[in-house]
Formats: sequence, C-alpha cells, structure tokens
Amino acid sequence: MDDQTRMMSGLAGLGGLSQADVGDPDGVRKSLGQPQQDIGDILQQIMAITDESLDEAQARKHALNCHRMKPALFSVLCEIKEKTVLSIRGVQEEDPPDPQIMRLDNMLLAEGVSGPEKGGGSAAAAAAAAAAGGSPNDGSIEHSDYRAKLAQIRQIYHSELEKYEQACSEFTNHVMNLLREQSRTRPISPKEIERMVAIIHRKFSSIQMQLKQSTCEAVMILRSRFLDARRKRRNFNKQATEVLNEYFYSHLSNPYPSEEAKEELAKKCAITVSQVSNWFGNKRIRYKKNIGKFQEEANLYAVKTAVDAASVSAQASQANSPATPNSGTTCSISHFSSHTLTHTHTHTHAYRLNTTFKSIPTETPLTHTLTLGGPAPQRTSSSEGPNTRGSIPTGVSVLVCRVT
DNA sequence: TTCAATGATTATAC
DNA sequence: GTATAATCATTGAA
Repeated sequence: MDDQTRMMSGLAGLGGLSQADVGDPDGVRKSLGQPQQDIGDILQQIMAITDESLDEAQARKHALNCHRMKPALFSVLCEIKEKTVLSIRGVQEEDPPDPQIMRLDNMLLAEGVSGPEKGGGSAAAAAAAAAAGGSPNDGSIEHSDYRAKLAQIRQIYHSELEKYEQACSEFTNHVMNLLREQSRTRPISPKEIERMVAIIHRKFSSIQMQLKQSTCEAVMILRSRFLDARRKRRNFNKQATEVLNEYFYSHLSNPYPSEEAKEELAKKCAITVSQVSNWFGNKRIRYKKNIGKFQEEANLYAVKTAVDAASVSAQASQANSPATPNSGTTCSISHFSSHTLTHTHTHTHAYRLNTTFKSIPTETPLTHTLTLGGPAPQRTSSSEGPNTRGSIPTGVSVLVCRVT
C-alpha cells in the first residue's frame, strides 16, 4: 500500500459515504453537515473507482444517473456554472466580423478565386491584358496562361477550404457528442456546448484565414508576374525599324501618323498599332532631345527616300519619253541644318521631303542646293492631333547632284 | 560585365 | 484621349 492509498484509507476511516449512501439521499444530507468527512469520502470513492471493475463502475454510474435528486442537483450546478464561467467569458462572444477576413474575402472575390466561377477571373486577366496596350491577340497567350494559373489557384483554394470545413464539422460533431455524453455525468448546459462549438469554429476560421492569406499572396505573385511579363520586349526587326524610320524622316516636320497611317505601318512591320504609337512617341522625344545624334540617320533616310523617289521618277520619265533617257539622279546631304519651328496654328513652315523629291527637275544643275518641300498639309488625324505644345526641329537642306 | 539602344510604362499637362 | 517627358527593364554589342 503506497502513501496515497494509506492517506485515503485514513480519510476513509474518519467516516463517510458508503456505497449505500450514494444511493441514499438521506445519507447525503447527513454527510453535508460534515464537510471534512465529505471530502475524504468523495476522494475515497474516486480512488476506489480505479479498483473497481468496468461493470461495477458502469453500475455505479447508472445508479448516479438514476438518482432521484440528480436532475435537481444537475440544474443547480449548471446554474452556478452559468453564473461563474459564462459571466466571465460571455463578454468575448459575438465578435464583430474581422476586417482582415473581410478584406481577404473581398480580394478573393474580386480576383475571381472565391464566389461564383465566371471564367476564373477572366475579368481581372482581361483588365491586365488591356492595360498592356496590346491587341487582343497579343494578350491571348498571357491571358490564357493567367487564367489557367488562376483556375489552378482557385481549385486548390476550394479543395483546401472544403477539407477545412469538413474537418471542422467532423470535429464539432465529435466534441458535441462527447459533451452530450459527459453531460449525463457532469453539469454541461446547452449554452456551454454552443460556446464550445463557437470556440472550435473560431479556431478553424483562423486556419481558414491563413489559407485565404496564402491564396491572396499566390494571386498577387501571379498577377505581378503576369504584369511583369508585359515589360518583356523584343527589338523590332531591321525591316520594321527601317519602315518606321523612313516614315519618320520623310514626315520629319510633322511626324504624327494618322490612325490609318499607323495601321498601315503596323501591318507593314507586323506589329500592333500601339507599338507604332509607342515607337513614334519615343522617336519624337529622342530625336528632339538629341538632334545631333540622329543627324546621320536622318541623312541616311533622306537619301534613301530621295533615291527611291528618283528611281520612281526616272522610271516614269523613261516610260514617258524613252528618246531622252534620264541619266540618273542621286542625292547626298551636304549639311543638316536644323532650326526649330514652333508649330503654331498651322504648319506653314514645315517642309516635306517625300513630295518634293518626286519633283526634282531633270535639268537640275550639277550641284544645286534645294530647300525642299512645300507646306505640309493640315493633319486630320484625331488620334495624334496637331502638336501645338512641343516642336520638332526640322529643315533639311539637300545638295542634289546630277550624276552624268 | 558594362553600357548604349530601345520598347514599354507612368505621371502629368492640355 | 493624346502628347510629352521621365523612367523602367530588357536586349545585344563590345
């Protein structure tokens, strides 16, 4: 016999409830007047349970459950518990909705991860694709890629959410059953069960919040990757750059292609209209910033344009008067003088190279400096209207040589 | 690896 | 809505 058992035996020796007393309320009443003895007896009984067989314990339990005073005692104990425990903890119940969860929910809804499936966030993807400024065709690869990845995130999110909900429900049922079972032997009120369920739900909702947070992070990463992809660029091919440069330098006084011109350039260069706009935007500003740097390029394209025009002219002239064949005209730029033209109301000071070169007279002397062009036509484009704010320095003097 | 060139984006003004 | 100016980010040559 160990010390504890000896102590119990000692306590028991002070007199207490016998097994018969448990089933006898008078015995209980009698013992209430002797608190110390009661404690000893109760402890003795508790310790004795371990020595009992399962059947004996079940029988004792049954006897307790069937005791006629049990319901009254049970309700009194429940009441006391309500007053003590719930009055303390009841304050923290009825939590207001967590703003963090609401934020996450809103974001997941906006990104098309939660809520009804409407193409797996295609709206967000479309918006991002539209922001890229490309044609629908340009964005299609990234768009479908984005949608596929978003759908994947959506699927994982929902599957995890379902798992959590199932686990929560299973655990809640388990705890409720346990509490219901225990409520037969100890005072557990329905309110307490409700409170326990609420605690479980709170725990699971905090896990759900983590899931939502992770999902939001994944969406943000995907989104940033998708948006970053827009920055990826390829240099235009040589032919495309040439076409654009030709247009630019041949319209140097007014390098604002109309919408139709942009479409044509886009078609020729196999790029989008937006890219044409970007290219002209960049070109205008870079040219204006550093004319000197672009002088050589300007000369080159002026010559190219002149040669092309001359060859067309020569062919035409040959066709018209084969008896007096044109010996060929070539040009070179003697110097590039630039003077800033402030584009006011009209473009009366602007000169156009392309139209002028076509009218180079065959009688042009061996060397002749021409100030080419005539007034540029008023632009009619609505997309890139007359530029009255900035100015493109222009004015090209061309030395035309008649090659004999 | 460096750096100029260049296509794309953003902020601002009109 | 467009143009400009500044800036970012990538490319490609040296």
